[in-house]
Amino acid sequence: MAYADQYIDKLRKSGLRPTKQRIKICEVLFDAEKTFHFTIKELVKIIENQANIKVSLATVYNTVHAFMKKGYLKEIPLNASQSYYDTNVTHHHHFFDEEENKLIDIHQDDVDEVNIKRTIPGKKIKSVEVIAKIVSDNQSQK
Amino acid sequence: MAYADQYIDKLRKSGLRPTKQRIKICEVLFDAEKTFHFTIKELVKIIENQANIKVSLATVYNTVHAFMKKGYLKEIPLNASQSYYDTNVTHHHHFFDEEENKLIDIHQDDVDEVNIKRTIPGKKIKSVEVIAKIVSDNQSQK
DNA sequence: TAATACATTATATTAATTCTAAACTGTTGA
DNA sequence: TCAACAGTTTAGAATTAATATAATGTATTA
Repeated sequence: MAYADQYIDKLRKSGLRPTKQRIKICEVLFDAEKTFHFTIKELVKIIENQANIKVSLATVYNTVHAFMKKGYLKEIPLNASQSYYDTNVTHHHHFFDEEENKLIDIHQDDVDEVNIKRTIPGKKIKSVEVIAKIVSDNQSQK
Repeated sequence: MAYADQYIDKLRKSGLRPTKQRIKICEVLFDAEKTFHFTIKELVKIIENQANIKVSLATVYNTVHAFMKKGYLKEIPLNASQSYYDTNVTHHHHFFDEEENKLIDIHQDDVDEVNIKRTIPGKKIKSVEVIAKIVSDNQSQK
C-alpha cells in the first residue's frame, strides 16, 4: 500500500504513534476518491463496514481531534446536535440543506473572496467560512 | 411599561399566549439597550438575577425556539457545545474568538455582499452567514 | 362555574462527547 | 531474552445540552 507512509507521516506530525487502529482511520479519511463530510458516528460505521479491526469511539474521537488541531481535518460551523467534519481542508464554503440535513461544497471559485474590513486589536483572522442555508424553492407558493 | 404591547404582539405572532414568564423573557431579550448574544443558560441566569419570578428551563427553550421560528431571534452557526443565539436579526456576520469563546458582530457594511454563483436545483438560499475565527496575533512569534 | 385549552414546572430521558481506569502493545536497554 | 516504561486502546462511566413527559396550575369561554 503506497499510501501507508503518508498516513504514518500524518500521524507522527499530529503527535500520534502509527497504530493499526489509527492507520485504519487514515485509510478511510484520506484514501477516499473524493473529499467528504462526516460525523463521528458515520466514520465509525464506515470503519466497521470496511475493516477487519474494531476501533473504539474514544480512539476515533481522539484521532479526529488530533488531526483537526494539525489542520488535516476541518470542523464545519453548524448548529447541529452532532459535529460535522470535512476531509477537504482547502479554502471553500458550504451550503447546508436544512430539510435534508445535508452539506454541499461551494467551491472557492463560486464565491468572491470575503473581505472583512473590520479588525480586532491583538487578534488575527484564522479562517473565514460562509454557510448558506438552503430550503426547497416552492415557486408555486409564490 | 410602554414596551409591553410589543412583547404581547411578538408572543401572539409566535403562537404563544402572553404569560408572566414569557413577558419576562421578552423584557430581557428585547428591552436591552443593545442587541446581544446568549446561550440558554446565560439567558436563564439573567432572568434569575433581574426577576422576581422564576422561569423554568423548559419554558425558556420553548419560547426561544418559537421566536427563532418566527425570526425574532437567530441562531449563530458555530461549533460549540451549546447553541448561541442573537437578538440582532438584521443581516450581519460574526467573529468568533476561539480563545475566549466570545462572539463579536461584524456589521454588514464591513463585509462585501457575499455573492454565491452556484445554485442548487429546486433549492433557494435562505440565509448566508460568515463566521471568521480569530486568534491572538502574536507578532513576536513571527 | 364548569369545562376546556393551554402553560409551567420538576423530573426523566436521550444522545453526543469526554473522562477514566484497567488491560494491552511495542520499544528500549540491560 | 526479558523487565520496565511510555504510550494505546477500550468498555463503560460521567457529563452535559437539549428534549420529552406528565402532573399541576392558570386563564378563557360559554
